[in-house]
Amino acid sequence: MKLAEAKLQFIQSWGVLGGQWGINRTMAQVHALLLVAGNPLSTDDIMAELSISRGNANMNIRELMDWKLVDKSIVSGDRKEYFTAEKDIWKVATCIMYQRKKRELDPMLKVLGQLTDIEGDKRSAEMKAFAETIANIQKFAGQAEKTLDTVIKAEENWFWSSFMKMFK
Amino acid sequence: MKLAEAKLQFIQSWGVLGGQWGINRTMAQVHALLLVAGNPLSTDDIMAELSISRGNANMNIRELMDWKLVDKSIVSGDRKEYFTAEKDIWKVATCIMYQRKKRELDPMLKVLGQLTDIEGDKRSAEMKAFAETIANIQKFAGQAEKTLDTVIKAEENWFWSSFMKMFK
DNA sequence: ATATATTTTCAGTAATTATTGAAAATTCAG
DNA sequence: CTGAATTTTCAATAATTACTGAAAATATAT
Repeated sequence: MKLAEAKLQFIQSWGVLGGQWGINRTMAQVHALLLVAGNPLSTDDIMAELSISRGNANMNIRELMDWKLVDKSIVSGDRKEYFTAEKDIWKVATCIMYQRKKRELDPMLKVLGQLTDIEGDKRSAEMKAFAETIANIQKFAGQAEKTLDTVIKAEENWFWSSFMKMFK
Repeated sequence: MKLAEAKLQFIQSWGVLGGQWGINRTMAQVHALLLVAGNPLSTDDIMAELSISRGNANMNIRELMDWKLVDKSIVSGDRKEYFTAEKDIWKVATCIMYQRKKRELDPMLKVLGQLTDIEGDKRSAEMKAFAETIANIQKFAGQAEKTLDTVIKAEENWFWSSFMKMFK
């Protein structure tokens, strides 16, 4: 297989996967393109490779930068902006998990926190089902959060750091 | 706060969260509704609570059953079908992770497996960037899969089982 | 068997989300 | 400063995804 063909297939699959996980397909494709690029790419490169408009390219690059998955990269002697992606997939994964937690899970948990004090007979089946489900989710989320923090901080911690090296 | 109001807010938030993670918002709402219901609900109950059509309700209930998140439940003396949701959030989470892996990650990894043999100079920057990224993702996915299997099988294993009880 | 209740399907439509492209804003070299 | 290069914005439009409602299929009681 030719490299160009392989890249295309990778970009395509990464795009599909992104779509399934609630990420704009094009954003995932831009990310994929930068992941497999040997050198920084400009907006024009990205437009050309993915056949997308300037506006679309720009928006998705900005968003990838918000997610800390893509960085600007200066190419001397050129006024254009160039971009690179973080290529350590472990870092990519922890970054995405951390951000999705912050952006999406935390707001949900905040709402749950407001649903704990309900009027009425605490012993009715309806009441119990509700209270138990909410408490359950909160407990689960708390543990998941601890685990995520441990994983994210693993590299700053001598014990986990060495343990994680086996894992990575 | 009244129970009905709290339920509504929960259903709403769960729906938003689902949407952000690539799950049909209505499907997430049906799931939420069943999660906090004190008793099994019929299609008509779900239609009424969420103000959705019969077709929509039916489709989403079927899909939730495909995901093993919802089960039929027989109410004696009634011809209608009734539905309940798995309420142990730990089980819900492992179920979703397992199924998303199977449905979405595995196909991606299958594609990656086909992209390892590329024509051309193995030492070019482009080539190296590509090969390394692919290998990286595969390695990461392999470890993630092992971890997921461990977690899923935890309850069938005496050691993990007792360990997990602290966690749940 | 027939009537009736219930579930499923799916073509048409509505709602949402993504994309374009060109104008406006910004940046930067001379 | 000036003007060309570049980036950003956003209204219009396209593409995708979700929903409805009624007809068809299925199941159940008598």
